[in-house]
Amino acid sequence: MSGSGKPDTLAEAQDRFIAVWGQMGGAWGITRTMAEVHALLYVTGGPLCTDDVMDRLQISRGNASTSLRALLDWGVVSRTHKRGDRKEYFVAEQDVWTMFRAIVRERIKREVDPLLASMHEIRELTEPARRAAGLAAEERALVEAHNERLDQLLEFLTTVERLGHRFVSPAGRGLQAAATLLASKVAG
Amino acid sequence: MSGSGKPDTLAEAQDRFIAVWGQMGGAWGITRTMAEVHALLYVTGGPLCTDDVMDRLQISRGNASTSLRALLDWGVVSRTHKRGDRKEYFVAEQDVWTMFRAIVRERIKREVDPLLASMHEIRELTEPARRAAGLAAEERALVEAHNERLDQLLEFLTTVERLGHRFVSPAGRGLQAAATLLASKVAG
DNA sequence: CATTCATTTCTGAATCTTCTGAAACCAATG
DNA sequence: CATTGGTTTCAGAAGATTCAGAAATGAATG
Repeated sequence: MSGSGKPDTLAEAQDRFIAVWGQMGGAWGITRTMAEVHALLYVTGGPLCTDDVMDRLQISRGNASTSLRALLDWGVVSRTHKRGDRKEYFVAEQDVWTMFRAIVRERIKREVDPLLASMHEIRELTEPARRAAGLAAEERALVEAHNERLDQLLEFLTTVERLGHRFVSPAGRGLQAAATLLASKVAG
Repeated sequence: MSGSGKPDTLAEAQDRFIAVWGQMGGAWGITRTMAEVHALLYVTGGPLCTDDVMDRLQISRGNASTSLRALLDWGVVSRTHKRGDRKEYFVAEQDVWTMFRAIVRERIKREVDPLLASMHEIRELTEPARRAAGLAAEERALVEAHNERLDQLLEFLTTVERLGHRFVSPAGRGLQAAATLLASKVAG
């Protein structure tokens, strides 16, 4: 053990947090490294520059730059500067709910919205067929069943999308409070 | 174009749905094929056997078997049999909310719970240090700040976990209704 | 209890993703 | 306007995933 021993405990806790958070990132569709960079920024709390990230995480400059940029795009990290220093520094959003809101906003934009668009397109494909004359009753029933399934899914996705927007909007804090209440032990 | 033209429209709509759903699966931590198999079962609605899946999706027997098995584990697909037929057939859960509940249940179990466990462990690492004597004020402050960050995250994750359980439980239908209402245009 | 039909497991090959290191780029500063 | 310090992009290498096909296993039937 080096030094007084205690400072190392903090570093170890940080490292383990980074590892765990990175692991989870993988299971959620973002790269492990990106999640690790985010974890590092969050858990240290302080503004870090590209070289800090490279050193601590043992990753290349290119990788660090790309990850940092992606985190900026997601809106969970922002740039800062220090007086008399040309380097850019990065800070992670420190409020968990704000961070989560940013993530939800992006995932809706990137995944739910395009999915909804495609689904509407696909749903339209069978709309003409539904009305077409000269179709065996059996075939017509098949198309109807298909349409109902897609409609059900569309309705669900629309609900998710609306709920997401509610949560993300300025009024989202109300929803957050509601969620906390709903999840609390006492309620219900 | 073969046949009357219209039946192909249905097949095409199915194929496109399968493609889109599979794509999305990739972004959510399950394999594309698994999502495609699920999409196929959902969109056709009918019981399909391993060979049906292989033929329609052009995948190997091993791959089909593995994917089907995984879907069973997730609880979004179930087995059936046909009289006088030794083959197993598979059907997808047809109710979207039930399906979604199954997914939420599994993801909590597989990702949130282990994450919470690790987080608690990590949080404990710095608890002794916090109380330890002979620590510079500055270092103590560092540890305190670290602990507060972790506590905030832990509280958030616990809320998510509780909310998830609520949603999944028998009483979850109430939450579903609440979600629908919250997401509706008129409310608020 | 042997045979047949169906399902699962396994392994190497192919594919896709992620990472590195270097070169190109950009912007302050003297 | 050259130089220095910093950031981004890119092509190829390394690594991880996913898949097909075969071999192994398991279960129903006569």
